Amino acid sequence: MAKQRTYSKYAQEAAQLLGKQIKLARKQRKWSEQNLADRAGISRATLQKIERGEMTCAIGLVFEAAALVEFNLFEQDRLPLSISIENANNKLALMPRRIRHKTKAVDDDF
Amino acid sequence: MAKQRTYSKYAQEAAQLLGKQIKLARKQRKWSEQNLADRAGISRATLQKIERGEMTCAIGLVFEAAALVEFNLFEQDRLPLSISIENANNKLALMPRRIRHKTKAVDDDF
DNA sequence: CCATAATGGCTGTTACAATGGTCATTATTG
DNA sequence: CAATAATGACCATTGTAACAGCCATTATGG
Repeated sequence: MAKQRTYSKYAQEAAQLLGKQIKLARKQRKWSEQNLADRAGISRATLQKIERGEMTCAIGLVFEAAALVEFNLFEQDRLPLSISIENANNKLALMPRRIRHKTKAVDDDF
Repeated sequence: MAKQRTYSKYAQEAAQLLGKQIKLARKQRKWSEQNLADRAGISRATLQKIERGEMTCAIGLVFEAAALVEFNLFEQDRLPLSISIENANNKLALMPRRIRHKTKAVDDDF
């Protein structure tokens, strides 16, 4: 039987939305499921799960499908992703290397 | 030995970037890896893979971690995701239900 | 209208992701 | 500075994702 994991509404909706966007973009390109699956090097069954927004799909397969239909992940920053990665690296470098707990088990600091 | 799958540069960078963003947001909240892993209900090893941007992680686990640190996936549209899902549904409803191939094996129509 | 291709769903098999555990290293804080 | 917790990395085990393959249904192009 399934492991029965729970997800937040937000995470579920995000996966659903991404799947629908991929499906939409695929249809706009007039590609069949099999066609996109072949291009992505995955089975049609897996693509169907991706487009259905199932939480269990590997992120690499989902992002690959998205890339093939040229759906823009991270559209907000118009920069190439490599630049954004650099920025994230720089910010990370400025942060303490380790997070030390403040005695309390869970501290919601906001 | 590994299945040796190849990914597009874009898909890889997207996963990397998302992982780094999660790591960054986690540190900003001063949560340790174990802390966030516990909240997400996953093992620390898996969280490390997520933050490293490994392509094999389940998208549900990645999005869950992102949701917990309140990283905005799909930030571009400021609407609630449910609205965006509705929009995608509406667009999909306007499209032909099936894509019929145009005799050619691969047609790049643009 | 009809032939055919696209979609949706199911099943058993197999490769591997997620886990829990361990260990060495090293940053942090008191 | 010393004590300790966080990180990074590995390993064996186990649950399950991805696959191939199949079938039923149905939309679509001719």
